[in-house]
Amino acid sequence: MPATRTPSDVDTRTRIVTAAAGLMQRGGYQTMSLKQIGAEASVSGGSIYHFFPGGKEDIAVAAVIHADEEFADFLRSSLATREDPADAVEACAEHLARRLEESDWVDGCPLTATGLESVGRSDAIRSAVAAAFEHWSTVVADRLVEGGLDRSRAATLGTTVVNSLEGAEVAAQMTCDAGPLLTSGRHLAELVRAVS
Amino acid sequence: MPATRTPSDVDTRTRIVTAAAGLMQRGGYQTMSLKQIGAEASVSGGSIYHFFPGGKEDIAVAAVIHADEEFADFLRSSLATREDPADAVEACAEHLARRLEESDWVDGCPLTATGLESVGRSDAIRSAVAAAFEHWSTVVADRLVEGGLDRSRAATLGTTVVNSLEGAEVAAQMTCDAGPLLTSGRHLAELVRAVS
DNA sequence: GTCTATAATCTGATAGAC
DNA sequence: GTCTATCAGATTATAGAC
Repeated sequence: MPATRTPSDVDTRTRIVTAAAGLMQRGGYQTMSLKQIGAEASVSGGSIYHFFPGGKEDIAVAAVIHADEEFADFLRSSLATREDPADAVEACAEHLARRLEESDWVDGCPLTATGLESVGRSDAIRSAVAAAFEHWSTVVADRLVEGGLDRSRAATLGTTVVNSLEGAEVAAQMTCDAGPLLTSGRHLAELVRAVS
Repeated sequence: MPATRTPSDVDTRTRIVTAAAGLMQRGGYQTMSLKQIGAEASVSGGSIYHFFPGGKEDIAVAAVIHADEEFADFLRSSLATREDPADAVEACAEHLARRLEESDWVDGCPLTATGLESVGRSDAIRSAVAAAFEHWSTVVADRLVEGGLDRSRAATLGTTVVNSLEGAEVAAQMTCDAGPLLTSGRHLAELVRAVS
């Protein structure tokens, strides 16, 4: 996703949400300012409050929901590139690594920083992030069941796959190196292949 | 680690650093203000700049280095509670889960949020966080070698263990549930037990 | 719906007395 | 070394014209 502004032919509310999601991806909630959102969405300051009377927190919740659905789509399509479920998980890690490197290591998970910043400050944001993580876990779990795995094994593996890729992506961003993600992908594939 | 202020019988610089590390743990870099640091460390505003002429960024780098060493100690002692390397990794996840729950899900990794916020903004902070992650990975890898694993296998497993626990801890904080950490611990133990 | 103007507050940082 | 006082700028949010 290049750093272009949101096109102006989509409705104002959507432009605000996508701009906020992008800014949260590059630095989290506190780093993002309403001024920046207005600039990237081509919406002047006060207008933002017409769509989001709850202010910045409201925008963040909407942006989290937006990012949730967007990444779920990415997950589904990425997991569909290979037939074998273990290969699919490994391919997913590779796609994540490629996407991250192409953005110069800045476009990681749009939710991690925001979620951590919201702990003890905004239950609305925190629980929206929690819902997204759980959603992604079920997307992976469903794909594993489809690939022949036992449902309960698939459920726990789903959360581990999502959380491990999450952590590995952070490490990749810190070191500007795809290594952690690729290594994680291989290890997760190992786990999916294991019988128990 | 309870939310008490730093005792005043340690030197001023150390009080500033530990206060900053604690604040970064609960909300990251941008959420932390110099005013808060001064209050928690019982140091009035201007004095902070006597020890950290580089300002907030300088303090953050020192706090990252402090948290690096502190968590490395935790890792070493936690990994020493079991003889079998796989059991040691699983115990480590359990200790992490207990510590997190005891803090009401707020005292997670002191570096994740700060690291993500620093991407594209402060190379000094970002590379300090990267060094900490790599340090922790070698601590785990050394313990795995000590437990009989092949050195190259131990090296890659070390990064996966650290990054997976990292991601699982974030998920645990979001859901206020130890589940993700415990599940991750079991899966990582499985990986350590696997031959290849 | 969208805009400009502005209020009220907080921010990081500096200067200078002691 | 530590303090108080203060600067200049940014922040979220609101009011009201169009």
